[in-house]
Amino acid sequence: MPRPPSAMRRQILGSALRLFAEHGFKGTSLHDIAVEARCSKASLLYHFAGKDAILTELLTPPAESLSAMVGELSVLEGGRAVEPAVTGYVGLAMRFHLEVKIIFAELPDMLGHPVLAVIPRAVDQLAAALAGRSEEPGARVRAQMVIGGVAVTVAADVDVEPDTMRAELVQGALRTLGHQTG
Amino acid sequence: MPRPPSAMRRQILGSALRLFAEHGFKGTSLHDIAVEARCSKASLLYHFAGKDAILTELLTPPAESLSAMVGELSVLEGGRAVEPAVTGYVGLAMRFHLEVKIIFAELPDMLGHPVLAVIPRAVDQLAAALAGRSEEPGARVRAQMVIGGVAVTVAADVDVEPDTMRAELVQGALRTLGHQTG
DNA sequence: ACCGTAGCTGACCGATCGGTCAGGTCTGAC
DNA sequence: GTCAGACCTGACCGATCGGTCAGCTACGGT
Repeated sequence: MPRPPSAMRRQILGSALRLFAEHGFKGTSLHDIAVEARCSKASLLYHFAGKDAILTELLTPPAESLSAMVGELSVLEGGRAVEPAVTGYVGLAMRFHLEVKIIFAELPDMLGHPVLAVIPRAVDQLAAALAGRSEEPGARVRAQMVIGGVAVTVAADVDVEPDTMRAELVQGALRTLGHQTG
Repeated sequence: MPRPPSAMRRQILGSALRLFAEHGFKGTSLHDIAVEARCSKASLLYHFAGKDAILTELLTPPAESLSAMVGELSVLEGGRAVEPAVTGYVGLAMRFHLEVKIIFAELPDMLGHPVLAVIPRAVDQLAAALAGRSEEPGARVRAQMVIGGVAVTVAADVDVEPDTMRAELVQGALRTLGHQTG
């Protein structure tokens, strides 16, 4: 649906991503974005149907990547899905760390947006994979701990080398789950 | 500083806590709180100096509890602080789970409030205790994972018995940290 | 009976929000 | 030269925000 990208359009998206991640969606006004992107507020609304449309376009790539990943996970049987789920989720979270920050800060009531509505369902499926498809309460709690722990750690500005961060996140998550590395 | 409590005052605080946790601070208007508390918007501002004052009064108890806890932790030497830090943090997070939700969703830029400004510093000290006072990057990442994982799990509405939840959070956190239970 | 005051309210205010609109500017095709 | 359309803007709009204010009611002390 998006038009062929222009320079201004890309600049608006970049400014909005930074501001949404720093101050939240509701905490960022169209005026703020316009100032950061060095254009007028009216120009924003020439390129995008509205504030929601900007958010939707920003969160569509991570949402689709997440959905695709849980799709691949779904063909794996119980325990075999745990390690790919961990490495896949850590990778996505690091790649889209600013988007993760937006999602975890503002998701509570911004369902209703069609694109964002799929995120909670995908996260549920991810949690199921992390729990090794177990319904046991402890497994579900541990899976939730991994999802939250990775997201918060990636969103925080911890001053650590990306490679170190990724390795520690994966190992920490596997230990949290009590998963024996084969 | 607060006046002697009245029934209306307590009802306003309860309504605000629920609404802030569900829709966020910026996502909740004084009108919303007034409707939920069955009073007028002007009555809110008779009991409280402003919207910020309501938030401050809600978050003061958890902030003070957290500061007190990290104070007690500070007298313990390195490794001995880890287990008390975990059990203490899990206990606080479960007791103030709605406040935790508010803090993690809206803290980014609401520093400036004097009461809230102490929270990030206390969290940093908590992270240091969880990391066993180690400066090693991996230890810091793991500590951050525990802080985020516990907070997000407690804030999510996972349908699990509180006792199970607490035990799993403590065990999961200790496993994440790679801490050998003695 | 009188009064002070705590509790509460409807009406109103300026600021800011997201969004609209008519019109200006620039550029490439013909 | 001129026309079409993409790009951009200042001015403006209604709605909603947090907050103010004058005044009403109810009640305990004297």
